[in-house]
Amino acid sequence: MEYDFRNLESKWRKNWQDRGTYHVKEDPTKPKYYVLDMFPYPSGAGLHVGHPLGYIASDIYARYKRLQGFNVLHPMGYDSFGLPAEQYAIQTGQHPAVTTDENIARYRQQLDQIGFSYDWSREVRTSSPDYYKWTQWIFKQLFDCYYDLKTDKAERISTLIHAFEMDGNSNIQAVTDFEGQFTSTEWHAYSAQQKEEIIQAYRLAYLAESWVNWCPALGTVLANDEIINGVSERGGHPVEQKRMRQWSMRIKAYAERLLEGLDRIDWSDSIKEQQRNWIGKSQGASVSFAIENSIESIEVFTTRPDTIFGVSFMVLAPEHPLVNQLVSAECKSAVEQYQKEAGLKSERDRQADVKNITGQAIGAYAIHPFTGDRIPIWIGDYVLASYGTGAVMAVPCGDQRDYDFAKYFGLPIKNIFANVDITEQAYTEKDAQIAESDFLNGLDAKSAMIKAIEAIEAKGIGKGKTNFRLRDAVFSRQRYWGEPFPVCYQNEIPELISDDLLPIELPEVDKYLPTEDGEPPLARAKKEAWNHFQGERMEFNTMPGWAGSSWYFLRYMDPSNENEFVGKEKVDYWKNVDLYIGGSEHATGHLLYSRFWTKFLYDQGYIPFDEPFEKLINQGMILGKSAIAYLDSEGKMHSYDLIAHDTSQFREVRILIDLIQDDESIDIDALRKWQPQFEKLELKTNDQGKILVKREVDKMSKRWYNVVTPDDLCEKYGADTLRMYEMFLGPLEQSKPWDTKGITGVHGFLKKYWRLFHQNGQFEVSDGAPTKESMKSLHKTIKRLRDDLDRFSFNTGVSSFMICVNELTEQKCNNREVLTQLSILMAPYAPHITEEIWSKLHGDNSSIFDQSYPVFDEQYLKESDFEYPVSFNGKLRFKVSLSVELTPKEIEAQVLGMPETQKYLEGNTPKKTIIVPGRIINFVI
RNA sequence: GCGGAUGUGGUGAAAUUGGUAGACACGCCAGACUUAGGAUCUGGUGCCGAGAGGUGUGCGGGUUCGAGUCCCUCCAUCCGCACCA
Repeated sequence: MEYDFRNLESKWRKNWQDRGTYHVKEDPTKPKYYVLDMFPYPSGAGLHVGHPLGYIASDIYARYKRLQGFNVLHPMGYDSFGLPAEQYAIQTGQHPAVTTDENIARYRQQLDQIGFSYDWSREVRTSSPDYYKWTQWIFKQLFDCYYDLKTDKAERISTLIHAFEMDGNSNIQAVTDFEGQFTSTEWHAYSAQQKEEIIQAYRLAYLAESWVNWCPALGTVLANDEIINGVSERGGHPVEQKRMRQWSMRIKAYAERLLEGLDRIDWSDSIKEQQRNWIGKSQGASVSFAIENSIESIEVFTTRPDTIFGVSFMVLAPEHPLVNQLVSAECKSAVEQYQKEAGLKSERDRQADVKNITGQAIGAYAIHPFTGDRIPIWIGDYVLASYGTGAVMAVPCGDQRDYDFAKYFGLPIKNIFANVDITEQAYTEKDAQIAESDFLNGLDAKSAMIKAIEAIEAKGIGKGKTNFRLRDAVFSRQRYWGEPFPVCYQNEIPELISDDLLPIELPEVDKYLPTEDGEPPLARAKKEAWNHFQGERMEFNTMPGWAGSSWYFLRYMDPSNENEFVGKEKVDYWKNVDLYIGGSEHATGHLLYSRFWTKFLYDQGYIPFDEPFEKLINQGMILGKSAIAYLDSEGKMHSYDLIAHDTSQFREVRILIDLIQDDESIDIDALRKWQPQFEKLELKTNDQGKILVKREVDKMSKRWYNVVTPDDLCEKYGADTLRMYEMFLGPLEQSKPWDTKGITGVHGFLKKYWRLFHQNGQFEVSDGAPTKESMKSLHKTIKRLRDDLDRFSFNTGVSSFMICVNELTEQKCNNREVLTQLSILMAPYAPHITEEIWSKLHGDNSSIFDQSYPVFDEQYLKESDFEYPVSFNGKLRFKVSLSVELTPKEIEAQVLGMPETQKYLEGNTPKKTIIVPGRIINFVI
């Protein structure tokens, strides 16, 4: 009986489905464990071998936890709103929902063949109205809340309005963009529009005119995390700054808590650091500088208030609102010229142009608050309008950029550090004594900072302040395939649509393009195409991709609840995700937004935890190995080894990697059939008559022809082999190129494992007592595997199995007891083959997944006997894989008694004995 | 520039608190069986050396009886952020 993985795997997959093996229910008698994968966007290209990597790891862990007696929630779904389906719709007219359904069907089929233990009855799709109903509902809650700094959490807008009605805004401490003051009387006198305008400045989901990243090619705005190096993440199109009225999320309100929460969760340092950088907290002070001959003042933010006596000029961003007011007549044209040039530069050019120092004096002067000195005011594009106050107090001796600026324009550089040389560059360390600074003289940076802030506050010109780099996230997109907002407009005031009318479904449109007037595609929908049309008009924007993915992990707990986004008893039972696996590319997007929403829902009492993902593992990317062939100007293909030293005269073409043999040469016949352009291809072959190619590691992608799909591998080797091989490749978190060659090793291992149970083609196991040797192999494996899984080292786990099976094969062990235990150990890794073997061992009525995970017995791990002297070199060193129960004294006595030892000691008495229990013993003579 | 990570055979990689470096697997070499094999099995395989032996975890130092592991300097590669005041 051969290892017939094809029949066996499909048989068990069907069995699991029929029996509902992976359905889970809340069960208060068992501890819960929640294992989650980042759900995929179902793209048209289907899965390649990289996608399931994390899914396999999480599946193994979920099964392991289940065997350990946990009630494991392990669901899967689809992040099914997104650009590609919409782009396809624009080209073909096919409704994105149709494309999406087709893609999901394909994904499901591909996922199913790998044998995951997902509870598919809990599937969610962000594009399904049953689901986005609750995305809309959460949006409504955000719209209806503000962040109160006294209670340090989100509170209802009604509370705020009540306070306004009683006392105006004088007693309010909240996160807001509103800067004025009003009394209760004034509040009552405001028009509805004016009131709403003020409230918008407090709402957590708000509408505001702001600078946004506009991507003309995609026809939509983008959030900061959707832009990489100044171009759009999707498609790589240029992005420009544009002032638009858009929905935003006041994520800034949660900056401090998002930072603090990182200390409580088990994520990699690199992701935590990325989030910390993104939030970008810096502490310092804001200081107002009075302006000569003007009632205006300039507020700056500085992290170095201790260097305030080193200020020798100020720099404003070219867009700073005061520039045009303050500019002197003689500087006006130069300033305008400079502003124009700065405005022309895209964000990207400005970043690329870091080395060029540019700037322009505006002919106005500020007054130093302590010395009364006149400080020239400049504009320069190294100061960003969007950070801090858009203005800096320049301290050239303590900041390199200020220093370079001062040198370039010949501005004064005042040294306020004792015994520090600043003739070449600024001194940016904080360990020098402050000098030339009046009341700060002689202090170190830290105490100077405190004293400076005290002085600034005493003078009433500023205060200690914390600044964040994190900016509010733009929440609207001018696209069709996203969640519609549950918002309509009446007199241009946004109004929420009531809960009982949700979901607001996506209306049908004739085209998926913006209208001729530049309105988003939803503006094309006729009034009757909306399932609920309210007010004068509906909101035409849709929500961004991250809306649905910010809370999906909650919906799995209660996926078909029609009355709540998640039932209270369900979320109280399952709580947050214990293990979350997914790529690190979401570090500052999804992973930050879901933390934000979770904290908000926690504040409002809907869920009992404020961090969504307890432990996070970022699986590495699986890369493809492209095959590159070289064509000369006549279109003749040359073998790579003939031209390797100079490829400049050749054109590179990427060849489908399925046509590559032995990792390096092209199957010529197959190549001719592959594409018409190669049908009559002329060749310059090497000595062996081959055409070699260059291999290069790229992202796995259809356009590089380097995709390896799980389908072919499952067909050829089976799902269990694929699962174990993907784990065997190396540490989960590392990126690595895919190489199919090694898969035969894992496949051979499974065959070997199968053979343990079969003699002469018949299933045959022995029932006697196992040998001590076999028990030792088994228990060593149990121990190793527990350790491997507890530290998420899936690759060493596979090796442990290989070692065990090699040993048992050598021992000719086919003992039922040993093999039963081994099978349970292997079940999470290779569920199909182990289930088949289980049914042979114990009948069809019991499932291997209902067993409990083996526990190792210390007695089998003990070794005995001293082995041999290792070296002699002034000291004598022994390996003594020794009994655990011996005391160090006993070990010493035994070793000293050995004739070998005496020979080396030559009658000396050791001066010192060093014993490493269970390992090595050294004598120093 | 700042921050994070990683450097171990021909390759992917092990080495759990410092304790026989290279487990396990691929590849390669030799052999067995076979009409054949991209099947199976056996043995070998870090490097130098015929051998004994020497040497070896990016470089150079240090701590230690003992360092891939800990500390310092440097180098290389990858990732993230980047004029953030």
